[in-house]
This record gives sequence, C-alpha cells and structure tokens, in this order.
Amino acid sequence: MGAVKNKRMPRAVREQQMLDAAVRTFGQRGYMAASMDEIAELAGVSKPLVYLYLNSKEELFTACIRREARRLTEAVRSGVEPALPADRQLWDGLRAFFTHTAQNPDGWSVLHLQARTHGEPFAAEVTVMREEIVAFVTQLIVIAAREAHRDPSLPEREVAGLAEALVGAAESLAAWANATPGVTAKQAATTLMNFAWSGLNSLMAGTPWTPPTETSHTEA
Amino acid sequence: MGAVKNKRMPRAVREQQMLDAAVRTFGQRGYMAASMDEIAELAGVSKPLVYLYLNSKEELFTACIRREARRLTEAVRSGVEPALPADRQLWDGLRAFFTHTAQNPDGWSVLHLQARTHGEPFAAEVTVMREEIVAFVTQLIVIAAREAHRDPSLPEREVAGLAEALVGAAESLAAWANATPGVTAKQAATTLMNFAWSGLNSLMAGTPWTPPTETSHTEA
Amino acid sequence: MGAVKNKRMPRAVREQQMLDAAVRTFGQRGYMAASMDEIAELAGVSKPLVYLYLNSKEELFTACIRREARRLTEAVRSGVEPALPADRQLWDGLRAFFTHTAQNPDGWSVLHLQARTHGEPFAAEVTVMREEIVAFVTQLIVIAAREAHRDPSLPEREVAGLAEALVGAAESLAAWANATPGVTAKQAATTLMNFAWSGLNSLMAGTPWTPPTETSHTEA
Amino acid sequence: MGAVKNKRMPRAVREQQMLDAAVRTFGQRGYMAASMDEIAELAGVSKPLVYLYLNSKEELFTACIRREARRLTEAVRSGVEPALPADRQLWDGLRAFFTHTAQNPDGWSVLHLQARTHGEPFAAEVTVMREEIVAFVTQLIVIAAREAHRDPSLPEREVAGLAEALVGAAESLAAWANATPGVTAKQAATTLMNFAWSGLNSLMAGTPWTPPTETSHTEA
DNA sequence: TATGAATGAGCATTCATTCAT
DNA sequence: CATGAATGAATGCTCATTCAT
Repeated sequence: MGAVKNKRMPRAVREQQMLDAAVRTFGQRGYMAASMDEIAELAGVSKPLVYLYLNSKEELFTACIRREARRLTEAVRSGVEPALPADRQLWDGLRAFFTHTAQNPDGWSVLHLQARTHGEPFAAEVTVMREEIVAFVTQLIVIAAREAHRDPSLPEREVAGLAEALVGAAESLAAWANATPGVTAKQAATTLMNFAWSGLNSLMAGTPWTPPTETSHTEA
Repeated sequence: MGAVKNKRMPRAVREQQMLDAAVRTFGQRGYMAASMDEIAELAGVSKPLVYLYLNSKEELFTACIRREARRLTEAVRSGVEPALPADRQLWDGLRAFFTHTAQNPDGWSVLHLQARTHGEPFAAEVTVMREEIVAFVTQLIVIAAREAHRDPSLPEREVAGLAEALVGAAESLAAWANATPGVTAKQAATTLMNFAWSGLNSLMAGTPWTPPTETSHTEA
Repeated sequence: MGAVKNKRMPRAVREQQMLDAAVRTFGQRGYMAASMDEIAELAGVSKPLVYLYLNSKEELFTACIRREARRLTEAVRSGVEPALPADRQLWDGLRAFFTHTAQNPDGWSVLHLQARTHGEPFAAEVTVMREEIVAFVTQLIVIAAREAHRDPSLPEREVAGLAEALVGAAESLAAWANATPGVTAKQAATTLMNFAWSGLNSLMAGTPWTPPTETSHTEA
Repeated sequence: MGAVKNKRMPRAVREQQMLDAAVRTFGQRGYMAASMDEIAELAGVSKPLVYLYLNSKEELFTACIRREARRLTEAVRSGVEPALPADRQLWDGLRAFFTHTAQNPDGWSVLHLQARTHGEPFAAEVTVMREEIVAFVTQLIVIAAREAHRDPSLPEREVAGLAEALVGAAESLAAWANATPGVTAKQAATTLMNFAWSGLNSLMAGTPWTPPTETSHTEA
C-alpha cells in the first residue's frame, strides 16, 4: 500500500515519504476530511511514527504547505532568466507556473484551495509565497514601463492592483487548464500574455479605460 | 440565540432562517468545521427540525450554494442594462459583482472557497453558476469585437480562455478588495477594466502578443 | 450491562446513574485508569451521552467529587446533635463518618485517594470539604475546653494541629477499618475517642508532653 | 538533560539515576501520568536502556516503592536509640519521620499517595513497610504500658487500633506540615506527641473514654 | 409543527513496548 | 553498553443522524 514497505530507513527519507502522502491526501480529500490514518497508511508507516516526526495534523499540514510553496517558487524562479526583457521573463515564469501546477495538482490544491480555506495560520503561510510572486510580477510591470520609456506613468496603487489581477488570473487559469482536457501550459500562458501584456502596453501607452460619468444608475 | 425564538412559523420562513445561519456558519468555519449543532442553534431551532427541512448536511450545504449562487447572478444581472454598449455592460456587471461580494462575504466564501474545496458534487454546483457568468462575459467580448467590426478575428477557444481569465481575475480581485481596507468595489472594477478592456481592444486591433520562437530552452 | 437498559429517561436521573457509575469506576480503577468507555457502559448509556451531560472526563470527575463530598458532610452533619456535649457530638460524628465511608468505599476512595492524587484542581475540591470538617472538629475542641472551664489554655495554632491530627487519624482509621475484616464503625470510633479525647483532656488538664532537652542528637 | 550525559557507566550507577528520575517523575506527575519517555529523558538515557534494566513500567514503579520504603524505614530506625525510654524513642522516631518526608517529598508522594492509589500490587508493597512501622509503634506502646506498671491493661486489638491511629495521624501531619509553610518537623512531632502520648498515658491510667449508653438514636 | 433523548462511527493523539544495529 | 526506528492498542472526544413523543 503506497510505497513498498521498506523498514528502517533514515528519518529524512521517511519524512519526505510522509509529506508525499500528506500532500496527496490533503490535496484530494481536503484538510479536514483527510485522516491521519489514511496518510500514515499511504506513507507505508504506522500513525505513531507520523506523530513522532511531524507532531500533529496542523504541523504536518504546515510542513506540506511550506514544501509545496518552496517547490513552486523554485520552479518559477528557475524558469526565468533575469537578464531577458520583461515580457520574456513573464512568459517564461507563467509557463513554468502552469507546467508545475499541472504536474503537481495535489500540491497546487493544497496551496490554492486547502491552505486558504482552513484558518489564518495556514492562509498566512501561503500569503508569504503569494506576496513573493506578486512582488516579482510588480517588478516586471515596472521594468516594462521603464523599457517603454514611460517610467512614472503608473501610480503605485494601480500597479499593485494590476499585479494582483494578473496573478489572480493566472491562478484561475491554472485550475481551468487542469480541468479542461487539451489545454497545455503553453496555451494557458499564451492566453494570459495576450490578455495581460496587451492591456499593460496600451495602459502604458496612455490610453486607460475610463468609467462612464455616473448619470442615473443607482439601483433603486 | 440567533433569531428571537418564535414558535410556529411557516416552513418557508424557517427554511430561510436556517439557510441564513448555515451560510454564515459555513462561510466562517468552513464546511467540515461547521457543526449542525451550531447551525441549528444559530437558526434558533432544534436540530431535528433542520433535518426535517433539509435532510442532511450535504443537502443543506447544497441549498446554501444554490441560494447564494442565485443571489449573486441576480445581483449581476440586475446591475446590467443589455441595451448599452459592451464595455458599459461589463463595467456595470463588475461593479455589481464586487458590491455584492463585499456585502455578502459569507456567501462569497461559501461559493468561492468552501464549495470548491470539498468535493466534486459541491464544486459542480458552483460551476453551473460560473459557466453562466463566463458565457455572459464571452458574449460581451464577441459583441465588442463586432462593435469594433472585427467579427471573426478571434478563434472560439481563445475567447473562452480570455473570458475565463477575466472572470478569474475578478474573483481574485474580489478577495483582494475584501481583504484590503480602503479598496472599494468601484476601484476594483476600474482596475480590472483597465487591465482587461485595454488588452481586449489591442488584441482586437490585431496586435496580439507573440511567444518567442523556441530556440534553446535548457536554461543553462 | 450495569443497570437494566432503560431507554428515554429524564436528564436528572440519567446524570445520577452516570455519577454512580463514575464514582464506582474512579474509586476502583483510579482517575486515569478509568476509561470513559467503561463508565458509559457501566452506566448503561453511550459515551456521547456522558459527554453531552458532563462535558469531559475532568468535569465528570469533579462532579463525582462534589457529590460525594456533599453526601459525606451531610451524613456527618445529620449524625450530630448540636445541643449535646462536645464529646458526644464528636462521638456521633465519628460514628457517622466511619459508617458512611464503610458503606461507600468507592466514594471514599474518590475523595481520599483519587482526588488528592491527580492535580491541584481536584485536590482543592476536596480541601473545601476537609476544611469544613476540620473547622467542625476545631470548634468541638474549643467547646470542650470551655466546658472544662479552661478557655484560653490552648493557643490557636496548637488547636489547629490537633484538629488536623484527629481528622488525619480518622481518615487513616477509615481505610484501616474498611480493610480489616471485623472492625466496625463503632469500634473505630471508640478507638479514636479513646486515643483523642483522653489526650485532649489531659492536655487541657495542663500536663502537655514536653520534648527532651536537646543534648547531642544532631545526626552527624 | 537531567544528569550530564555520561557514556558507559556501571549498571548500578545507571540504575540509581533511573530510579532518581522515576521517583521524581512518579512523585510529581503520578504513576499513570508519568511517561517512560519523560523518565528516560530525565535520567539521561534512552528508553530501551530503561527497559533493559528495569523491564517494565510496573517493575520500575515497584523498584521505586521499595527503594523509598527502605530509605524511609532506615531513616526512622537510625533516628531511634533502642535503649532510651519509650516516649523518647517515639519522639525521636517521629522527628526522623517528619524530617525525612519533608526532605524527600517525591519519595513520600510515591509511598503515601501514588502507591496506594494504583492497585493492590503496589499498595501491598507499601503495606509491608507500614506494618513494620506500626509494629514498632505497637511495641513502644506496650513498653510504655510496662514502664507504667500496667502490663496487661490494654487488649491487643485495642493497642493495634491505637498504633494504627497514631501512624495515620503522623502520615496526615506529614502532608500537612509539607503543605503548611512554617511548620517544622519538630513542631509536627511535638503536636503529635502532645496529642498521642497524653492520650495513651491517661488511657493507661485507667480512664478510657466510654461511649454513651445507646438509648434512642432516631435523631428527631 | 417541534424537540429532548440517544447513539454508531470515526478521529487526533499518546503510550508502553520492542527490534535491528 | 546503548540507541534510533518503529508499532499495537487504547483513550478522550466529536459529529451527523435518528427515535419517541
């Protein structure tokens, strides 16, 4: 059941096996519905050993979140070449992101769904990672503006909202790509680049969309 | 303890009280952590009555999802005037969406977080609503293309991806706006229109972003 | 399996059945070794019902302590006639005490052994009762001194120590009487009266035992 | 972490370290709440070693009881000079007793509380020691009676009860003295001598307390 | 219509104990 | 002599759900 039941292995190895099993179980069943029994069995060890190494369900879940967050950011980071132009960096990062989430659906479920849905402590853990990514995207937008010779054209608050929207769109597209058969990481990335980069460009070209003057639309 | 303990009231009213309590509890505690005890107490009725009316926790949750989905789509629908131009419709719809989610955080939590996190049956329930909204947005994009006299310029698959991205971005921005103090529905809508509509326009103007020709992708 | 499995009885009755079972189990197995499963089975109910009514093992134990303490003090109190002379009151009280402990060995075990051995909160609960009894005895000693026309002869600290010793001796004798076949409550009470009352009398007669002058007994 | 982690020391020494740790842990936590893990850590050895030397938790506890019982009786025995008069022997024995229990609260807790509270096998272990002490006290009472030239005045059963009461009072006072700040071993011994010896003397002077003739015991 | 009484099943956690080295 | 690795068996507690009234 799970891995071949190898006895007596060093702690570090066992711990990874346990995290593998936990990510899979948490990702598929959800945090609360996942039972420590199931995780232990899937890891091929007894429950007490899981507790000996990872202390509690909460700590185990936290360890999963941390590992998956690290893996995801590393995947994105190592897919990007900082010397290249901003759009190329974004394109590469998105491809790495969509590829990684497609290959690790359970890890992505843990990060995107489970961790956000089960209390502040867990959500905070993901927020750290997410902010790192948003910061990366924000920086790309700023670089792009500079490359377009329009440095101060965008107020900071606006840039933050744009980065947030871009990351949010990416997260949603990841789920969509995973759920829609036949949509590859490359296609998802292309769609998003089309959607986002064009918008950013025309924004920076100085032609933002302007809201209509409020006439009589207060819902009465 | 929630409502004043009124005896003998018509079934329809009681049911709504129960759903109110359930949405609040599910939204705040999460599906699994919410206990039928708590919901019954918050609704001011006894547990057997909840079962009499709503049969099981799963059906109760489903009923919550359906009610909140209906309320949300109705809010968006009634915020939009079909005769107006596409961008105005999108703008109005987004404002209605951000306003409604900000005013019903528990309902939005049920739809956006809880329902997606606890198994296919529930997720499917939201998917129905989501597809309705995506269809609405898709249609707006098509109209916009037509308005720009560029009917067939965008392949169907591409339009679907764009609508998906736009809706995903909106969902993320809703969470972001709810969590970031000082961000109003209008501001969130403006940010998204800037981001999306400009992108769509330049897309339709025939200048999509093109991926770099794949030459050597072993990042060495 | 304990009582005949009567279904559907009012809460108050069930609670007493549970306390009966709990006192018996705690008294015989000890607090920690007693399992809630065993108590529930002995009470003839399911475990959840025990929790529904008594909340936790700790609260259940506390409830046992309180009930048994109340019963014991009431037994002693109702065995004593406040109008009678002090020695008669003490005699009657001791007899009531030995009789009650002999008839309720589990309750006495809970009070005397278990409660004192498992943490301050529980011990404190018994201390309240014990202090009440010590106070009663102290008062008897004072009355006795007054009856012997020797009011101020005993310093307060000394009286406290004497009452403590008397109560302690009674507690030990209770265990002894319970464990030694053929020793009745009356005999235990007589022994203790002989031991204590004579001592008190000669103390009050002004001839206390005096320690030897310390010469060379410091254990080097 | 308890002792400095010395490797390779003779078995006898290691065993004492383990017993030290065990007595401390059992005395403070109680038999059941004490975990073998905690004991091993406090002793500075690994758990398997504890099992290698002491076989099981029960045997370890028994070993603790035996060692502490031996230490206590030895302390009392070595505090007493058999050539001295009976009252002096009792006085010296009590002082040694109160001193030892005050200096070894954990050991005393093991003997007086824990061992008695966790099943016959353990209680029996203490009973052996207790009977030795009761025998010693009994003998002192007999000697005292002889010294007072009243050899056969007290029936054996009565003497046994008196010794039991005296020892019981001493045990209670030990706990009282340990718990009441400012009460020394000497004071506790004095209080008890006053209480007991005077009583014994007047008993032997031929004036026992006599129960009232039972007339009408329905407390109306 | 409405509820007080009751439970089967499951879950996180802990502990005494033992191999294999 | 000494230990890191591992587990079977409980235990306290909770929850969704139902019955009898």
